[in-house]
Amino acid sequence: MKEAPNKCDCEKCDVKEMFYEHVEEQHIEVVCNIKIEKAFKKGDMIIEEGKPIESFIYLKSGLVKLFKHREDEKGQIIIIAKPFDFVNLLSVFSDTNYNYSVTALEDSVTCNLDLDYIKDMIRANGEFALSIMKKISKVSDTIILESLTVRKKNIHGRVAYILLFFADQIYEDKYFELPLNRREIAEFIGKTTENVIRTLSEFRKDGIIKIFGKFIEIVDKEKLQQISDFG
Amino acid sequence: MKEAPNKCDCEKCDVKEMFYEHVEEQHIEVVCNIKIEKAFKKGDMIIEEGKPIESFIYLKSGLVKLFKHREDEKGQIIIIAKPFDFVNLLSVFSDTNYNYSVTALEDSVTCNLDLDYIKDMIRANGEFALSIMKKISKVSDTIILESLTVRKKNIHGRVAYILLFFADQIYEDKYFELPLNRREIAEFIGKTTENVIRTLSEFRKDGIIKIFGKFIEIVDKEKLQQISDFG
DNA sequence: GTCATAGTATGATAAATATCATAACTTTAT
DNA sequence: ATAAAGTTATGATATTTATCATACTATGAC
Repeated sequence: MKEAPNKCDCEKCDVKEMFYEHVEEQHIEVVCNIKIEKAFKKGDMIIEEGKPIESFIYLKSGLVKLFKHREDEKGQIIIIAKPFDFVNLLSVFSDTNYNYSVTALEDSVTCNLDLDYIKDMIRANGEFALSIMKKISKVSDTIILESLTVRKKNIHGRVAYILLFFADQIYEDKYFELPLNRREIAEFIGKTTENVIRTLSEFRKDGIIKIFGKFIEIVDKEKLQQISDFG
Repeated sequence: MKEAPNKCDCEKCDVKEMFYEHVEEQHIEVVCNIKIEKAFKKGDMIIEEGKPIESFIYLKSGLVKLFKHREDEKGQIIIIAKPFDFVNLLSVFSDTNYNYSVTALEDSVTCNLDLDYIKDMIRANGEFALSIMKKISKVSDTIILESLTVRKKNIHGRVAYILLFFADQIYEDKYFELPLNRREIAEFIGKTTENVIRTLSEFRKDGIIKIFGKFIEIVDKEKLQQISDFG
C-alpha cells in the first residue's frame, strides 16, 4: 500500500458530484486537498475487522471483496465492490468499529476522506446529507435484496448467477478472469468448494462455459441465464 | 386499519428524540400535528410491494414482518420489526417504490410522516440528518450481518436461533406465543415447513422446549443456545 | 354443529449437498 | 530446480434437506 498525490480529477466520482452539486466552491477545494489516495496490491488488506472506523472510503479503481472472517471455519463474502462503490458502506454512520474486512482482489486505489470531516459536511449541508443517504441506502438495499435472490437458488443457480455477475456487472465481457478462486466463490454463494468446482465442470461438459484455469468464457449465455433464473 | 388522534406522547420514540435534540421547538409542534397514526389488525397489510413510497413509517406498537412476495413459490421474510424500529427502513431514501411488503403479526400502530416533509427537515437540519442516517444504517447493518449469521447454520441451528430471537429480543420471556406459523418460520430461515415442524418436534422430544400449539416454553435455554451457536 | 380449509405432525423416499479421499496441476519459496 | 503448499479436479459415500403421502387437529364460515 502506498499513498498517491491528491487530485480531484476522477471522472464518474459520485462523491465529487455530490460535492459539486451541493457544496460551495471553496469547500470542494478543501475536500480535494484533504482526501488521501491509497494504492493497494492484489491481496492487500484494506480494512481489518475490529479496527476503528475513521475514514470514509471510496473505491477509485480495482476490485475488492467485503467479508467476515471466521476463526476455524471458512469466511463469508458479503459483497464484491467495484469502482465508485463505497467500500465501507456498512457501519460507517452506525458503528465505531468495522465488523467485516476488505481486501483487494485486483490492484486497487481508494479515496479516503476523514470521517469527521464528512460528518461536518453533512451537518452543515442537508442537501449533501440527502445525497449521501440515498447512495448508502441504495447499496444496503442491493445487498439485502440480492442475498434474498441468491438464497432461494440451488447450487447450479448460484454458480450461474455469479458467473453472470462477473460477466455483466464487473467485466462486461463474456470472457474474463475470475478474481476469486473456487474456495472464495464458495464463500460468496454459501456452498462448498468441491461442489462449486463440480458445478463449473458440469457447465463445461454441457458446453455452457469454457474453463482455462481462472479464465472463463461464457459460451451459451442464454442457457446460463436460464439456470440462474430457474435454478 | 383506522386512524387515531395525533399526539406526540410516545415514550422511547427515537424519532421524537431526534427532533427534540436537533430541531427547534416550533418545528416539533408541526411534526406532531402532521403525523398520522394508523392502527392495524393482526394480518393487515401495512405496506404493499410495488406501491410508491410516500411516508416515513415508524412502528409505535405491535409487531410486523417485512417480506418479499413470490408468485408461485413461497415468500421470504426479510425481518421482524418491533416497536420503535423503522418499518420502511429499506428504500425510503433510495427508491420510489417499495420492493417488499409489510404486514402486521400482531395488532399494530404506526406513526406516519410525510416523506417529503422529512426530506425537507433533513435538508434544513444536518444534525437531524446524521441521526436518521445512523438509525437507518444500523437497521440495514443488522439485517445484513444477521443474515450472514443465519446462513452458516444448519436447520437445527436456525430454528434454535429463531426461538431465542423471539424469547430474548421480542418477548423477553422463555414462555411466549409464536407470532409466526410454521410456514412463516420456514420462510424466515429459508428451510421447508415440514423440516421446521420436525425440528421443533425433536427439540420437544429432547426436552429442550415445550410446545402448546403456537405457545412455546423454552425449558433448557443453555442447550438451545448451544445448538444455535454451533448448529 | 358440521363442513371446508388451513395448519400441524410424522413417515418414507428422493434429491441435493457435504464430507472424505485421492490425485493432478500451479504457484511459491528456497 | 526442486520441495512444499495451495488449488483444481473427481469419485465414493454420508449426511442433510426437500419432496411426497397421509393423518390428525384447530379454526372459521355457514
